[in-house]
Amino acid sequence: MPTDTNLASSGIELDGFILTRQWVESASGIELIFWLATEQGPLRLRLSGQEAICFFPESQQPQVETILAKQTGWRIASTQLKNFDSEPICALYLKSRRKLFDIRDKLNAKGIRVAEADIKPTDRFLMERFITAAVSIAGEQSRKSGFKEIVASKLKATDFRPDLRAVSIDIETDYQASTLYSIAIYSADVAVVYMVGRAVGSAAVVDNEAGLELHVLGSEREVIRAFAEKIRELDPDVIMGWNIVNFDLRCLQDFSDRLKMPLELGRNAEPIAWRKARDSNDRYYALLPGRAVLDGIELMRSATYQFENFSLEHVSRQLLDRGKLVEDVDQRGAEITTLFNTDKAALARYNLEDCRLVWDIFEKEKLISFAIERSLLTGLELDRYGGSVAAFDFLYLPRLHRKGFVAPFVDDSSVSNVSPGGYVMTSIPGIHENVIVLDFKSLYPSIIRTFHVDPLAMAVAIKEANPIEGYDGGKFSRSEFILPELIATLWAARDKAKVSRNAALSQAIKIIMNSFYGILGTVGCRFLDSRLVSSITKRGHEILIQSKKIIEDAGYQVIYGDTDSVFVLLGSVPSEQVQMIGNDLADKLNKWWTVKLQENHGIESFLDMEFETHFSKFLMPTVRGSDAGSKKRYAGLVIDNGEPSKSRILFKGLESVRSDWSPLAREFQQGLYQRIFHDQPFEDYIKETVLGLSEGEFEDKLVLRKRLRRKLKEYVKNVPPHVQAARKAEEIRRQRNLPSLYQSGGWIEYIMTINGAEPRQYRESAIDYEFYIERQLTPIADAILVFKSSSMEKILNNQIGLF
DNA sequence: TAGCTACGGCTTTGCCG
DNA sequence: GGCAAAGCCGTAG
Repeated sequence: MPTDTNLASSGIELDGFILTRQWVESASGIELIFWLATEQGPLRLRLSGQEAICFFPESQQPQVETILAKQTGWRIASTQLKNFDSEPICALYLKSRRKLFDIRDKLNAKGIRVAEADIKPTDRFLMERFITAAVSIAGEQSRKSGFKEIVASKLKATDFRPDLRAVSIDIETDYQASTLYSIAIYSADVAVVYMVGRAVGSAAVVDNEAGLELHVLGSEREVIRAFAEKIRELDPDVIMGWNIVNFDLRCLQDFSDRLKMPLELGRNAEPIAWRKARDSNDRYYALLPGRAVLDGIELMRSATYQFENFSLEHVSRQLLDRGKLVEDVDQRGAEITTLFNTDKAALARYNLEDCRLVWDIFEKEKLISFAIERSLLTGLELDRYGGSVAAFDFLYLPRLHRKGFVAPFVDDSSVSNVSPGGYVMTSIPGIHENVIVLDFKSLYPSIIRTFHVDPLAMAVAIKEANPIEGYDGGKFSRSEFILPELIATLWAARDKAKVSRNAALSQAIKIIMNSFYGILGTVGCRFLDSRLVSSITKRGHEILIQSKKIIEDAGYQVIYGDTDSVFVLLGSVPSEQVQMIGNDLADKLNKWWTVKLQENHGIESFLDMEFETHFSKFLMPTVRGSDAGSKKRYAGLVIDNGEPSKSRILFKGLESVRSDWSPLAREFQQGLYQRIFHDQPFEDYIKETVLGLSEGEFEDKLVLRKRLRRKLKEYVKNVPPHVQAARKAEEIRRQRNLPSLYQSGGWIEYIMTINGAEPRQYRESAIDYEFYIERQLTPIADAILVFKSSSMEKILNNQIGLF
């Protein structure tokens, strides 16, 4: 049984792995409760009497003492550290984390230059400090847990990976979520469904075919109790689901509250701690002490998966090639109610299958491994999806401290000069033959590494004679830096992960490396400085523009480029030569930069250009209604490994890849490009599509889908079509006494009718075919037909002539 | 429970006595 | 009715 652990005797080190973390503040100080997964099993650490911390210049100690005299519960210790101006620094300890911010502001207002005051210690970083401190407290029975432990301790690299026990859960409710039907639990060796119904005693019905155990119990209360008992029995480290926090767990909490019964799903039978999301009134975070709650949607989003939508039906179709066990996914609310009333066994199978889909998605994509690797890299909890800034602090601050410095505090009042983003070239429109794409691999991380773009390097460079020049006045030390080293380490680790086929680790590293640039440009980051950001992005501009020039000097035309890529037009060369030319160009550029950076800056180049893609045919459209080439929109026929038979068309930015265009328009674009790229006739295809459309052949392909990014009532300045449709839908639902669906964001599906946009489910008017021809098909056709000396108008006029 | 900017396209809205 | 600006969304990188 897991129990509170006496740190001094446990000998625990950081091989523990954070599952959950809780802050509790009391008069005696801050209490931190960690649940760890360790080699010995789950472990609860209760660290009491902890202190919050901030720093100020040693020279101002008397003033600080005067200012704080009326406060209680503070203490000052000397440190070996200095701030970025190289002043010696004192540490100020406080018993309240909340008060920390008040005191910071107070000191700041009196001209005390506070540093790192708003430290939001990231968890592993914090654990490292507090565990060390707590051990020493326990050992010495003293409060002298000063700052030196941080300096003395080390970040431990660890190979320990906990073998986490996971279950997948899912609930079924009636349409308005006011009655519970059933709860399913699934894992490698468990498949149980608890369902409300006329009790058939305590015995389970075993459905061998579906491989599940169904318990029909007399009331919601009994179902919830049985479920909670099962969770305690299985004692999982991870509970996974699909929108599990804001649907399943919240429903269960609501049901339990209404039934006036506890919902104790945490370890040690602890209840769920709920916290409101900052940005929205009806989104919550759930903390189950001792168990990580992993939501498949959030986890996949954070791992940069992209789907048109994140419904379980859609994602499982994409990844597993199977979907939910109901006939019509759109009408599943009604169908589930029918099943509940007439066929409990079928509902149980459906309920369990949802769990199984989630489980299988996690398995196939190795999502738990990803979460573990990310958590070890970022120091954040397993079920924390964002938190890039916190992750950056975790990686950066201990290294900074070890070099003898403390960081500034987050100062969002200072307005930073804006820095530009990536450089996007003007393009040369047309249908081109043999275009190759050369890409700088991880351009921004490689710039940081090459040019020492780093807060510390910038701070110490001021006193150096020959720093590396950046942009907007940024100069960087050649000898003292953190971020470039960190990237080198991560880069090597990623290469190793790739070799050992650890995709989860490789992906986690890639995400964190790529986040560094963005973090340095946000007010939430204590190191925000336009000199840092500009030294990355403006260097990127220089590199891209210069690379274009080199390629042109080698006799090739560059027709486009975006941030880290150049598109080179080869024209009619024999296809067997393309590979060679591409590799040679990439090689040439890498060598050029190696020499140039050594000459101009005396630095080693870590830029790495790669020949990535060969398009045998390539379309660069014009901006609509203009002759200028477009940006961020193109399509090309990809040649995989010099093998044209496996060709496929890649669309970027065009209507085909935009979820807010009708399926008809998107398929039409693909069909048309396919024909044109393969030099096949296309006029009949266009005519047939238009004809079929006006004859009502494609009714199911005319749905437009768009997100309501704000609350419905917040659309004041403008009422675009999708909002009109949503308002109509709400009105109809209100009349029919149905709960509202679109008040606080979400997706709306609508169809353009002769009376404007109408919601798909409640369409009353006739479809406006003219809209679909003129606003959906025509723009798509004309964008490519212009290069074939044709147009939609010409083709359709011919058709009219034919009739 | 704080990563970034650049860009295109469609629609509505405001202005024009 | 015609035009330009602003609002909004989704996307590339």
